[in-house]
Amino acid sequence: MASKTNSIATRDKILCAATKVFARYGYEGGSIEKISSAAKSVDRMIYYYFGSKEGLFIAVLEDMYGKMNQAELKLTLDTTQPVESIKAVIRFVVAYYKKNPEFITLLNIENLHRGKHIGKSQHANEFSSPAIAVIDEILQSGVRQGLFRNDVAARDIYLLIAATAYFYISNRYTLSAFLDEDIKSSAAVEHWQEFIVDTVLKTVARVA
Amino acid sequence: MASKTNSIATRDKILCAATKVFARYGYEGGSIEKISSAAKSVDRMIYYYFGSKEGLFIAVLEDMYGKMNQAELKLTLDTTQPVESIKAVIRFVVAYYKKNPEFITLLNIENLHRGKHIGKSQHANEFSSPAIAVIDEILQSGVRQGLFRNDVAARDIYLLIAATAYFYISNRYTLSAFLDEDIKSSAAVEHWQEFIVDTVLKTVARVA
DNA sequence: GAAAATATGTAGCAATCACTACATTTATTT
DNA sequence: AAATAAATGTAGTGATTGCTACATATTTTC
Repeated sequence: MASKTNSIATRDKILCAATKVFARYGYEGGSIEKISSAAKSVDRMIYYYFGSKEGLFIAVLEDMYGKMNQAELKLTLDTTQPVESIKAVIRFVVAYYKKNPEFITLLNIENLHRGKHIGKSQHANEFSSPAIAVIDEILQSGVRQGLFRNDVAARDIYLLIAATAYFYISNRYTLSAFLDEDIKSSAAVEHWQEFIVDTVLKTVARVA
Repeated sequence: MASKTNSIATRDKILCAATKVFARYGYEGGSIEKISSAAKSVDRMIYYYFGSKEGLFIAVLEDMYGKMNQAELKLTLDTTQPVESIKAVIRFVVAYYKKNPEFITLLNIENLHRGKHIGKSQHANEFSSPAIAVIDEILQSGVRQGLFRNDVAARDIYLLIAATAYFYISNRYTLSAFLDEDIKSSAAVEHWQEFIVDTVLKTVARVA
């Protein structure tokens, strides 16, 4: 039963299981045994396909970035409508983080390890997302139409959007305890999203 | 040599070492042996003072929140100057996060564990910071003076400041790789801080 | 259909893990 | 100074860790 299709399925099953287990238990907490059994495979196969635990984790990070970039590419924007475009970008980021909290958790784990693993990736150069370039295009369009100020960097707007969307999901457990309110309800998320939209638009708006 | 003063010193030494080791290696990665040797003590003493590894971690979290609240209390503001007060709050938060990256890392670790440990703390109610109340006071002062709009929640402004300051430190390793620039330089941090100031002030400003 | 390559299963190793039993030393109380 | 309590030191436990040696099964190549 070791057909080529099945073997690829095994690799994928391990990668998928590893993503969930690492995100759930961290790098040290995500044991090989937890991953292999979650993938309905055996320890041996992880070393066969990924060489080591670290190799598997790096593959998970690469896969994660790849999926993120892939999702970004599907976002089509009409940059002649800069305000709507900015709103669409924000909604995309919020929705993506909400739908893929593992993305955020894995980034936190990697930052806990001071970027040690991502630095060993040979595909690290592919990680930089096209998002900043997209935002730059939107901002330029807004400036041309006299809607946006011309002294704000796309990089800063990107960080502003990422930070606000990220933080809300990343810190949802300690925030819930801290604020003593339900952070995760659709209404709460939607309120936060609209607050981000408001803040970003006010930041890029041309000063009267 | 087991004097009372020395024994307190031992407890403190362990707590201090645990903060660093947990922040450096995570909860699972921060082994009892690493902590006890970093504290120049022995495993036995951790169980003597904190009962278990989890008890120690909870004590670390409580200590961390306590120190944060303590630092906040030292921040004196003249709320009759709402713009300057908001700036002071932002500068305080950025400076505190920059100076205490362990605070951020430990929060990330706790969120990775879904708030499991903080939920077991008996002092969890003391965690909610007075920061939101302070911001509320500033906002009200600004509204009274006709400088700020009256439809923005202090909680949202608090989250905006925390998110932007937090994210920049929390994700500094993956961001460095992602943006391919030096995130940590004083100039870069200062630029980001002034961007936060600009964004927050634009968000709270009264619409003309 | 033999040979080679790919894929999988089994069993176990050495190291590390959190934790504890037990003894001993030091400080405080009476 | 005797009794009690607080603090520390030693040596180990069983369980789990990442990983590997070795054998076997399946698929592909020639």
